[in-house]
Amino acid sequence: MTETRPADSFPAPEHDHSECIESALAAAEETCRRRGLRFTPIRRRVLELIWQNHEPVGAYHLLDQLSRDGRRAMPPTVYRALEFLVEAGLVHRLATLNAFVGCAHPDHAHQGQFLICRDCRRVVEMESARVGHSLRREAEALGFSVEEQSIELTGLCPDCSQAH
Amino acid sequence: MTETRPADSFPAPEHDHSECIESALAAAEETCRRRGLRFTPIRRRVLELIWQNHEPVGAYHLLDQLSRDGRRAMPPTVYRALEFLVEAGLVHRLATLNAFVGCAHPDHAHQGQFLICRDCRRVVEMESARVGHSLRREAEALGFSVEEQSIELTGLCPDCSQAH
DNA sequence: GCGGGGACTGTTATATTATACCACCGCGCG
DNA sequence: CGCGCGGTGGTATAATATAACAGTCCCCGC
Repeated sequence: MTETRPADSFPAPEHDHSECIESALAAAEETCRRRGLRFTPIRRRVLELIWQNHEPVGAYHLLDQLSRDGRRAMPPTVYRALEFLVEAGLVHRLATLNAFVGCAHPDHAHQGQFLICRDCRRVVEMESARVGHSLRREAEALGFSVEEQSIELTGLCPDCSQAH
Repeated sequence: MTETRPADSFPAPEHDHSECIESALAAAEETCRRRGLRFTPIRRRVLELIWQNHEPVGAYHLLDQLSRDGRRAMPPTVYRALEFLVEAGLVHRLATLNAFVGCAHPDHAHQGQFLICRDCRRVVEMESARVGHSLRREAEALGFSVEEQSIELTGLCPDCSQAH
């Protein structure tokens, strides 16, 4: 059994978030360049909006913000950008929230496990090899071949847990 | 580490499904009686419709079928019944499909792991203690306290896998 | 240059899923 | 009786997502 990768933990409340945004954009730029994908202004802007914080964002919220840019954006515009970003592994969709969150490890293919705080709504992405392997092994024992996985845990993050 | 419970596997294509329906209804009756919950005609009928097969059903599909009963059902009627059934542990909601499936083990509280065939759409509920524990342990290592979990694997069931 | 094709975006319309809110009813109980 | 509460009926609307088609831009081959 491989070891769990060093997982991110919940970011300190007052960390320098502009750095998160910048590094996410830079990583996206790099990923797209390497893979010959087009990181157009809309896609870039949507990714930037998603990274405004560590909370998941709904498509229509993004739409509002795009409109505030002056752009008269319609739903398909946002959904197309989101589809691209998800395909490219730059963003994850959280099925339990119908919302999107920036990917913490865009450098390699993966489908992580998400910890969602029901209080402050922040999300952290774990990537436990142990969990992934157990699941796959048990599914295969039933003859099932796994293609996609969606694992989302809801609860309280350390900070909110402490604040009761 | 506790052992995985004996998991259900995918039902044979031609099993006697009326038996599934009947046993699900009987178990529901019993569960509600024991816990002082009201298993009203609408709730019973919705559960029966959900058990028509082993595929997840959308709320509006249930609504159509209720209407065909002669009942002029409106969305809140169905959603209220579904809310009750989910709370009572008789039905699970699949977040990745926005759909509902009968619970295979209504006798005890649990949140399982779902295997969803993307071809025939059948669903099987695993209940792996190993996976549950690993997840919880790794989340807690990050200071996160888990309250709900949603684990859904999409892929091919044995039958569809064989049929390529 | 210029024409064809593909990827991206704009726009309209609509589908799908879910909830807010208020009225009514039946029933147990003080 | 009158009250409250859980369940249901019904209207309206919110929130999420996609279909379908037209226009634009740019690369690329000729």
